[in-house]
Amino acid sequence: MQIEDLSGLPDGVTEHFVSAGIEELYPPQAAAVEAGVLSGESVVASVPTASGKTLIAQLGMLSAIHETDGMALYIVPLRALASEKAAEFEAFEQFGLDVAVSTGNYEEDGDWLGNADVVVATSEKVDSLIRNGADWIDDLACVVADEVHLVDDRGRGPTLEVTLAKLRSRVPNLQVVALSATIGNADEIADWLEAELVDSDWRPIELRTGVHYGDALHLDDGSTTELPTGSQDQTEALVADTIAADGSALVFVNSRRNAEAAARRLGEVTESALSAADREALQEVADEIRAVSDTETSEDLAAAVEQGAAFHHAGLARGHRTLVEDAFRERLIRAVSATPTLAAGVNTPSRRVVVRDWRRYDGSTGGMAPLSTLEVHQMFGRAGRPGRDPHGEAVLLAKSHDELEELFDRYVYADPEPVRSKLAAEPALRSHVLSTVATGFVHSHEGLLEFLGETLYASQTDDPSRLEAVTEDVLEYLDRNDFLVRENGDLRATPAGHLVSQLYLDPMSAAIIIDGLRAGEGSPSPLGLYHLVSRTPDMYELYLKSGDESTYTEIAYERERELLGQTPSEFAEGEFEDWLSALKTAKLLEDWAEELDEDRIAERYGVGPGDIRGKVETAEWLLQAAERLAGELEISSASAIREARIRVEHGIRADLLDLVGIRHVGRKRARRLREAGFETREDLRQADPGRVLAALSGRQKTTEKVLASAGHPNPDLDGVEADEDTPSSQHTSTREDPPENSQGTQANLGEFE
DNA sequence: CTTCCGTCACTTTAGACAGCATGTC
DNA sequence: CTAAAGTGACGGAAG
Repeated sequence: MQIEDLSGLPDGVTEHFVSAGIEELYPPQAAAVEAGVLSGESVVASVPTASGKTLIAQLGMLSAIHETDGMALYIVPLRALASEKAAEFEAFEQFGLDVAVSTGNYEEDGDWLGNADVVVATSEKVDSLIRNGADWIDDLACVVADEVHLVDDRGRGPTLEVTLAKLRSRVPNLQVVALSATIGNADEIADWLEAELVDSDWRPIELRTGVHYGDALHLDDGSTTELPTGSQDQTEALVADTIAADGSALVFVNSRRNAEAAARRLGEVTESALSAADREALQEVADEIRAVSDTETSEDLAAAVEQGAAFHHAGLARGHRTLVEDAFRERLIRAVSATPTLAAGVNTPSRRVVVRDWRRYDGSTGGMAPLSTLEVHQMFGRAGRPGRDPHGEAVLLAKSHDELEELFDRYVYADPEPVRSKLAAEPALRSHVLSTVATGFVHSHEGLLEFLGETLYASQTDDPSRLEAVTEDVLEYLDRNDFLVRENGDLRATPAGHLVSQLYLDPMSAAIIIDGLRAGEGSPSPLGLYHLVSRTPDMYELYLKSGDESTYTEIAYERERELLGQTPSEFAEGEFEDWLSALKTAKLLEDWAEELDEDRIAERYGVGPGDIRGKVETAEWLLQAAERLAGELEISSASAIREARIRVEHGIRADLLDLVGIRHVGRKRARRLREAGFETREDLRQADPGRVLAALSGRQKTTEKVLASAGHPNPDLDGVEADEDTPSSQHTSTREDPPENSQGTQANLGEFE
């Protein structure tokens, strides 16, 4: 099918695709057109990665906008993918269509979403927008759900599922385009969404899969290629072989530590293939990596990159990840060892994919559990970039003949497991039942069950009583915590319930926060508040290492008065352990708010820079929510919460609170200004510009901006010289260990390891 | 005396969404 | 109920 033959698209679109080199539709795309994507028909496309799914979505969105003058919504599973997709849709702007991105940490500049034609957002953000009454939802003509197989995910799947159900029930005749990896039961998804199914395993570039064992590579087509390991291990041999053929390699491993260790060894393999120009470019990337953070992780990564290799995992800061992804896509970095972050994230095709570890530690089963077939296939899907590689190759590693056979059976020849809804899990339902009632989507028990009947879960189960029973438990929980009132089958959210729904909190988190705030009413300490939000299910737990238990038990007793609520008994195994784990997180946050260096924190808690940023971000969000809850429930801790929040947000001690409120002043500049004797915004307003200039190490532009933001009557620096008596920056910078705490709470931080 | 290598016991274990209001060095 | 790679301490052999 030729792209020029398509109709129902805005003027110029087909020409645009043709000039972008797309003339003929790929078979799955043609099948989607035949199924009716261009005429408003809902479609589920279950096709391999990189086989043109995005175009199917684009055709659906563009034709829907053209025909109905409505809007399109593209739901992505990760924030990082939101910007990637938006960039792909940027070309639509020449057809007069506005594309906007909306995620938790990023909002398109000023233009309110309702004015856009295409909105790209995460499923949580869409859910949140619905909860907060975004009325443009009613103007939707088409919604795209990318990676819809993620409804199977225990944590986040139900959000996607409920969001799709709500959108469909709210907007009549909404066209749904659901994109999925190849899965066993795409037909069930299609039935649920009342959509046509396009199921295909066609790929634009051939994918060969297989297993390496001994000195040979066995492929799925039955062929066997000699690939001796010699003095190298299997991974190194496979990577060296790819690099010799001018390709790139992506190695999936099962832990961060393994990823880092593997990168160190891969560096020895990649280094020999580098040209002088490569070296120079890599050196630049390495410098940028070092500039992102000065932790050990950052240094190790930079060192690997200098040799043409890298590792990739969630302990990396965002900047690290982007740098690695970009350089790998450009094939400047030739080999990357990664945890599954890279399998699900942004597009990073590689000629060869090596799945080194196919088992992963799983606490719930008490040992190593095999990866799911779907997961391994997602990794496989990263192999081969059309136009660059002759074909993609995905390889598992076997250490014995038995393992060779098992891997073929389990992953090479096997179909992925069917996708199953996880909606009946109580934590997911807690949140969604409350929001469904709070937004007025349903008003009664009966209406709620009817709505839940519209979900994938309902369409997959033979036993509706299970969902009803869990719903009952959840309603009881919400009622008991005063988020919701039940009266003769009618359901109504309380003001607190409305707020919890709007703040996007797990109701259990809200309940914990409310209890804690009530127990510590007045002026709770920052540590107390950090501990409180860290106890919440919305905060990911830090792992307790050997020795941590005694360390934090001691701290728990030393600072018991600060912790909000009753410390659980030491004999209540799990509960006490959770308490300690939350305390560990709280201490990390406190250290950050005491201006401890990032690398000291990383070392002390055994985490990477990405983990620190993540914890801080979550704490910031939860404290903001806590402040709103305190206001709603008239608990008098709002100002203490606010202070604790601003301190983690900026990573500052209490004496910088005022300074950091000035635009262009963050943790570092505030500290410099403070060292130079400025304590408040008012001090700066009346300051001698020369002294401010000296404090900011002579940076003219910065100083002018800072003075202007502070409201200085004459921020112009013409003819002003830096004052020589004012301490300059080298005296300041962040400290190794903080001096005594200004609030008098004890802080002998250097003493535990 | 230092360096290198092998052994062995011990330790540790993936990921990442949301609010709100604008901007670090 | 289940594993396995990496790490670091230790000791013996080589330099």
